[in-house]
Amino acid sequence: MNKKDKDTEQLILQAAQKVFTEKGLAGARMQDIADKAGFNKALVHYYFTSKAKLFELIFEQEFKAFFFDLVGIVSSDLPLFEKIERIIEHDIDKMTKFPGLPNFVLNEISRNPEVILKQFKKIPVENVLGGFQKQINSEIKKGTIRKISSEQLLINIQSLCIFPFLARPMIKGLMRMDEKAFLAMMQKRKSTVLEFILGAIKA
Amino acid sequence: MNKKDKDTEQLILQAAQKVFTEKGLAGARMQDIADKAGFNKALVHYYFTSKAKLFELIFEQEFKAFFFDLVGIVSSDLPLFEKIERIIEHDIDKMTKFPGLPNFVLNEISRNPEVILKQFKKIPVENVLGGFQKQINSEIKKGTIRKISSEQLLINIQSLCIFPFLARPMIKGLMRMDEKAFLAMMQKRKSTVLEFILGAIKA
DNA sequence: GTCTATAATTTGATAGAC
DNA sequence: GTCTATCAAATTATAGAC
Repeated sequence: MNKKDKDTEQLILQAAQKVFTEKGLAGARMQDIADKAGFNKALVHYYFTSKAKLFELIFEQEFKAFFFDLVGIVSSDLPLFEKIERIIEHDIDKMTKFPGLPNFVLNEISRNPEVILKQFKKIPVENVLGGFQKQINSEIKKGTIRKISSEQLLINIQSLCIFPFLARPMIKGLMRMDEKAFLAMMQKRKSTVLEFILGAIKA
Repeated sequence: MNKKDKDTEQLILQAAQKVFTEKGLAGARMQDIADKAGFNKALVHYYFTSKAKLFELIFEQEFKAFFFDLVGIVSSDLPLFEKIERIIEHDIDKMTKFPGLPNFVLNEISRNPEVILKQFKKIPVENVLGGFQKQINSEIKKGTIRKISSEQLLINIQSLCIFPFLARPMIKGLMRMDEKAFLAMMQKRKSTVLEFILGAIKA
């Protein structure tokens, strides 16, 4: 594979990423992907055979982007409060950088469960959750925080960080914000959410 | 319009509600709607003219279902903590009853903003938020809760209640839950979330 | 490797019989 | 009001030239 190939393949992948995350599997058009990449439909098929195959590649990539760093942070040996802060920062920064990411991943999982379940098996959930639970239990024992499960705490952190991005057009519409104001609010929310969570869990 | 008409129309609307909320606008098929209603495509067009028109009806209905009761609760004169409890109950009960609701509404708004913005104008946001903010300010003044804006508090409540339903297949996949376990967790989450929020805002 | 042209399929929509 | 049959448009996919 020479340099030209690599460029073309990458250009198509980038275009596909954009179109799929904006429109979803059902709404995406191979023509749009070809146009955005600067080539034609035939070439997209030449490189990736079918829409379904191309979608799978993109989905896997986005799914990893959604989880990879997060698992690293949760599994790290940072102190609990600092870890929570890092998760919040990670989430909000990632969603700011890839606006369509959470909607795409969650929505496509909901609507195409069959294509996707195999992705879950790549994540060592038991280890990650188990380790995090140990850390939490130790803090509970020390009396620094109230009783809570690692699952519920993680769900709460993710909820508070990710939901506003999923509801972005609604929040903007209801609260009369433009894009700039929304992003400013989300930056400020890093500390708002951290305080909120620490207030909720501290004993 | 006689009884037969009414039945047919209703059956088609019910089928459309199911198909659109499961598949979204782009993924929905008129054929599926006709099949599920027990009639044929031609009849669906006879009653509702086009896919776009039928979608608009369903979307408006779902959008109202999403907001109508919520606005009532937020605008009520319940004491703050009780109001928060009622919002949580309302959200979780509604999402339990209509599983596809939040994903459908938020996702279609993200992907078809042009069709939908007019819905927002039906909600008297300023009044609702303004009244709620007054109630919050009065509690802050009394020293019962910490400083927080009505917007952020509402976003937090909605995040904690709705996000788990949006991430349902992911949560079930990662945490090895079946549907029954998931719903049991969400019921239990009513009190978990209430405690979490009260812990976070109480002074 | 990239293009044009076209086949094959899917799907929204309509005509016309009953 | 409901159906069958069919059209027209959109869209995925392939054949074949360069």
